[in-house]
Amino acid sequence: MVTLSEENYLKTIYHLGKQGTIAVSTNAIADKIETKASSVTDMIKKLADKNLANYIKYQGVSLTNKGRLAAALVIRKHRLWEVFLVNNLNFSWDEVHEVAEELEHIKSLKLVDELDAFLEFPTHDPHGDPIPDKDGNYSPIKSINILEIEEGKEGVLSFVKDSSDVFLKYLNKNNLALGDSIKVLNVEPFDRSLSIETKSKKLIISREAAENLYLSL
Amino acid sequence: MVTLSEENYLKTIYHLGKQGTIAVSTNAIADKIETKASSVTDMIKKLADKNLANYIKYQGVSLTNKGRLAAALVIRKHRLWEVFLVNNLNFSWDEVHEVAEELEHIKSLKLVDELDAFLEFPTHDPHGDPIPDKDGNYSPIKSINILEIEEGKEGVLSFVKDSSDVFLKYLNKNNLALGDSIKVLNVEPFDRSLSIETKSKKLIISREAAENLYLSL
DNA sequence: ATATATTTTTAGATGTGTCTAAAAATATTT
DNA sequence: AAATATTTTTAGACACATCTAAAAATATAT
Repeated sequence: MVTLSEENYLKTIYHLGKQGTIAVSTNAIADKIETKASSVTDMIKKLADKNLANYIKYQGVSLTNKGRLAAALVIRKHRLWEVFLVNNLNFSWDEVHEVAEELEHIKSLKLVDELDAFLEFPTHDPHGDPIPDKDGNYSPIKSINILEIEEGKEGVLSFVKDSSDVFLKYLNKNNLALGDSIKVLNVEPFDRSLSIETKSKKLIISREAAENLYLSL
Repeated sequence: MVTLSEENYLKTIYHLGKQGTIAVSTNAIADKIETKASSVTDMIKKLADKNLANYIKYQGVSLTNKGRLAAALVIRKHRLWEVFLVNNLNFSWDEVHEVAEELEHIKSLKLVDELDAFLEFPTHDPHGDPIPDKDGNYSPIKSINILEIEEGKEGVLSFVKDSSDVFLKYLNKNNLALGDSIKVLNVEPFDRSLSIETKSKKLIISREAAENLYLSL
């Protein structure tokens, strides 16, 4: 059994380990979790005992396959709950983190998978971060809001924040679909409306619409 | 701050205290929580220190107003989550308890109230137990499935398990609505179909329909 | 009402996760 | 390469929630 605290360490090591293949340092974990280095050492030993982490004294930690899968599951749950909170419970994207930090520790596997289905298998959370599947795999691409993309650059539409009927119909009407390549031509400073170009045509979209469109570069 | 363990004790004392006004005994709590009497004594003292319970040595415990409200909130969360699991995530009524035991401890008040709204303010959980409101109040009546009611008795329709469109339309078509007085005339042993009588007329409903109808007596 | 049984509390111990302070190992500077 | 600084680990302590075993209080039986 993996405890709540262990799950938080796994998640943190997973995130810190993403950039670079080097083992994660004790202090880096302590900073992220806001605890003391000595506490980290204690916990790392427990994770190693449970075959969730590889640990060599004074050399830092990395996750085993088992640890990586456990971490990915926590992240999967966190991001799925974030989608639920924003899409169904009127939370704004900046309110969800704290609540998701609690919800991510609920154990039931059936719950995760049914939630995934209920949300219609989202690929990204409301911050544009990708959601791991059951096996811990996901497209390593963080999608970013189209308003934050430089003029002249293009990306692939990979996620829409608002999945309401009206918005999906709007996309349809304008011939925009997930997977489409979109080039950002110009942002109008006055109202932040956006002119964009797809394979088939150019069009102008409002700031409201743009806020819901996420591209991966 | 109320800890997870404290919340479980509050909930248990609340439930045990419902029947009768006498204080709840240490052993009764120990049995329910499946722990030892000595552990209960320890915890009761903590609850009393936090003004959540009234405690006199060797005389048992009762909840303060503060404790009662805290307990009702936990029960409110538990039952709302049960409704969500059954109505939206394809859980059956006998699978939900364990998961709800975890979900009931998630702290965010916004979460509870938004969930309540999302579920359209249900009054009863999938087992027919009433759901407390924000202030801890609820109709003290447990509603029971119409199939479990004795022939000849009547009750008031207070809860429908299936709130899908088709079922609600079915109710409409048959002139059945929440609040209606319904008398159970007869259960057909062959297919467990039910003949019932309302103010306006008699009708026969199938077992499938009956399974979704809960009356309070 | 005294003896016996039951319930409840106290005292002291254990495991988890954290902490401080000091020691050990590693990294950096000169 | 020796001295200094930084990082990491160890040792010992603490809070929380639990436990066992024994003592104290209450309840029941004769």
